[in-house]
Amino acid sequence: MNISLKEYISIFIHQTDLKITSCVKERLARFNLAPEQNLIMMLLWERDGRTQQELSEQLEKDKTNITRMLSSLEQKGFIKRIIETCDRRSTRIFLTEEGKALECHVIPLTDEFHRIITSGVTEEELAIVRRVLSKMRENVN
Amino acid sequence: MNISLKEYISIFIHQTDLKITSCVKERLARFNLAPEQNLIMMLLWERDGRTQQELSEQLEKDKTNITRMLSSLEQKGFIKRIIETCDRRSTRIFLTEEGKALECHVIPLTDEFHRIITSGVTEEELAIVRRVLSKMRENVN
DNA sequence: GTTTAATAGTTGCTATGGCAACTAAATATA
DNA sequence: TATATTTAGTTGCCATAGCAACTATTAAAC
Repeated sequence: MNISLKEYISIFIHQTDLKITSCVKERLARFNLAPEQNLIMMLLWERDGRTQQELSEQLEKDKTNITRMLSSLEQKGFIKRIIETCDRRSTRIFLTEEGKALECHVIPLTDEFHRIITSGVTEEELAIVRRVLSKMRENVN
Repeated sequence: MNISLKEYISIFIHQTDLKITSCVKERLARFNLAPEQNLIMMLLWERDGRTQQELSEQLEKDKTNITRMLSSLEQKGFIKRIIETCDRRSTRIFLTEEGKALECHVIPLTDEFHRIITSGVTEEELAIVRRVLSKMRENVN
């Protein structure tokens, strides 16, 4: 083989992502929140009443994923779907009391997690990583 | 919100991974190969007759995923499962002629893809990215 | 030698991710 | 106004990803 699997940076990035996600999942488990569900919650804690369309754009995810994650969050009792009266195609997503109550527990945890994974990494290195990953995203477009 | 979603490096890495994977998927589609299935094929092109256990370790994936990906590759006619005679618990994976024939088409494509995503990125920057991502993987363990 | 452990692989479940096709509703166009 | 198009959301399908629980087989312990 000309290039070993480990040398493909794409594979390296993918495996890193899996390891990080796995750790986040573990830490969020006690709140009954999955990692990507948590991203929706973070947007809603900032401001709820967003439409699914907005969530889809802000998280750069397919709207089908948003639908399914919201169904799960709704079933868990963290959010409510309210159909928009002036445009009955859209639904606005609101936090329940239970959903609101999670914020003060989860945010410190995600902030702490960010500190943990970046520990031993300088600001300069982090900036380079961001710049290189951005460049790669441009390259594949 | 104290930290914006985009500032979490974990989210940035995840979204980059998704974009890269999506592009790889698109390019491999004409060979009827999914991205992760292709990783198995790459190992088998290097040397076939590996057990599922070996594939699982080399790709750092859960053995259940290997089982399912191999079932798909078998159904497509790219690989064969042969039960090991001296240890009937293991199966050894061999390429079919059709599976072997893919190599000379796919390898140039993956190498080209590697060049594309790393274009405009210096060797030094790439080394830093690898080092930082390695550090992050250590940090979450 | 029989019981117990470990090992290899499979299946079920949940969570993600995206494409295609669909419904319902609103808007644009004729 | 009636038709066509666009938009918001849902469902179906397939591909990943990993945990738990299971079967079959082998190895270890007694």
